[in-house]
Amino acid sequence: MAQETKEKILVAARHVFEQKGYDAARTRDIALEANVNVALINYHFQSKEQLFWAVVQDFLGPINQSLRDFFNDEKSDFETTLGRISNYYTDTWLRNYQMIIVMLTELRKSPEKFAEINIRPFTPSSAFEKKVHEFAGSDKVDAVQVMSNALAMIMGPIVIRPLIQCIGDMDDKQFNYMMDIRRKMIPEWIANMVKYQVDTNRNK
Amino acid sequence: MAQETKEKILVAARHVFEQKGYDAARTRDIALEANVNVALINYHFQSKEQLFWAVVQDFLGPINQSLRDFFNDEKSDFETTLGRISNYYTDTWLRNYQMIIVMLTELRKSPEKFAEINIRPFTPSSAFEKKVHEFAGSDKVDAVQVMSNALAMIMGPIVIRPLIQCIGDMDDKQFNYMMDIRRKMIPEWIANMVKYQVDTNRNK
DNA sequence: GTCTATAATTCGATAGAC
DNA sequence: GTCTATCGAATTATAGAC
Repeated sequence: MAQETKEKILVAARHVFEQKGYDAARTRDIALEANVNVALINYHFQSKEQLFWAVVQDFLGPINQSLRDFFNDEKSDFETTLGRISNYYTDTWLRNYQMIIVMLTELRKSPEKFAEINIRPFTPSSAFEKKVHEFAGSDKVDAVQVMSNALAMIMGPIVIRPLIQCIGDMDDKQFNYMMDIRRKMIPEWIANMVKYQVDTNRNK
Repeated sequence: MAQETKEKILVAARHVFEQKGYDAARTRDIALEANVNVALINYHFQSKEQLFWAVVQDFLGPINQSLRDFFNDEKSDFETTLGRISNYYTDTWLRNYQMIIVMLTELRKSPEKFAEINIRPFTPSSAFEKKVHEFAGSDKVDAVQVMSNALAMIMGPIVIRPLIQCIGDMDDKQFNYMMDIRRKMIPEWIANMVKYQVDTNRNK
């Protein structure tokens, strides 16, 4: 049952890391929740650290793939693509917002890990970049900047969720309602920025 | 030298917490950096946990006060206020982005701490709320929603900075340039949302 | 592959002298 | 207030039997 054990550890590890963060997470808790012996964690993953990055990679894999799909989609027009991105990422990050903050914390401490987990979804000269230039009527608008902006607008409130909910005195229902508004508005906001050719070229 | 010692511990603690996060931070490292004896940390702050929240409170104090000032400012018009908020918070959070992520991590784990550190800057029926309603020509636009949106747009890219820089392949200079663009654009984006009366009332 | 037992280390906190 | 010395607990990782 080797494969099954490895999978059980991964699932439990993710849960414990989400709740406690990397440093406060205990391998014993992970083993307990996975219903396996503690020693099996080191047997299958060598160390707590490698287990953590395995969890991150497991988590980012599908997200990374979807991002590539959006970029390489030749058929849809610019606004449709924006709508899909907004919908997909609002849902995904909202559902996994515990994981985001833990991941960002560790990436901040070990930026070199990015290379290892292979998250570099934006490929220059992609279909997305062509759409941006076409929609703007100019190739001076930086597609990377547009993408960064979209991600920031989608993820921003999710990541600072505790602050937002405190300042705005929102319960979860109200927060979700706000995110629903944003999900619909963000494509319009982005499209407007591009249309009015806000010069966002970052190579200045 | 009691007061001086306490201050030295606070400064060192903030630095170590920023670098390591709460759980990985070691009281011994803090004492070493503050150049005081380890036992003095417990003497002055009782515990590592209380020391941490003292650091957070120290950090949020001036920010919280500024937020109140913006809200209670009767003189400036809506767009001027938006501009000031954008400038102030972009600078502040950019300069302290290490602290944000650490703070958000712990607040996520202990949301009840919000009450203790007294961060509840938004007071209903403030001058800011009146300005929003006046500018929108309606009191259906939710001022809290507007404020949340502004904060999310400002803080979003800062908090997910490692992701943005990786995806966009930006160095620090390019990232700062992007933030400078945003600092100028965010007031316009917010004003447009309010002007077109995007119905963002959260009590639905 | 899975287990027990334990090594080796390190942590936060405190007792008690000064 | 500040120090030394140390306690007690808890951690990751591994050696070795099965």
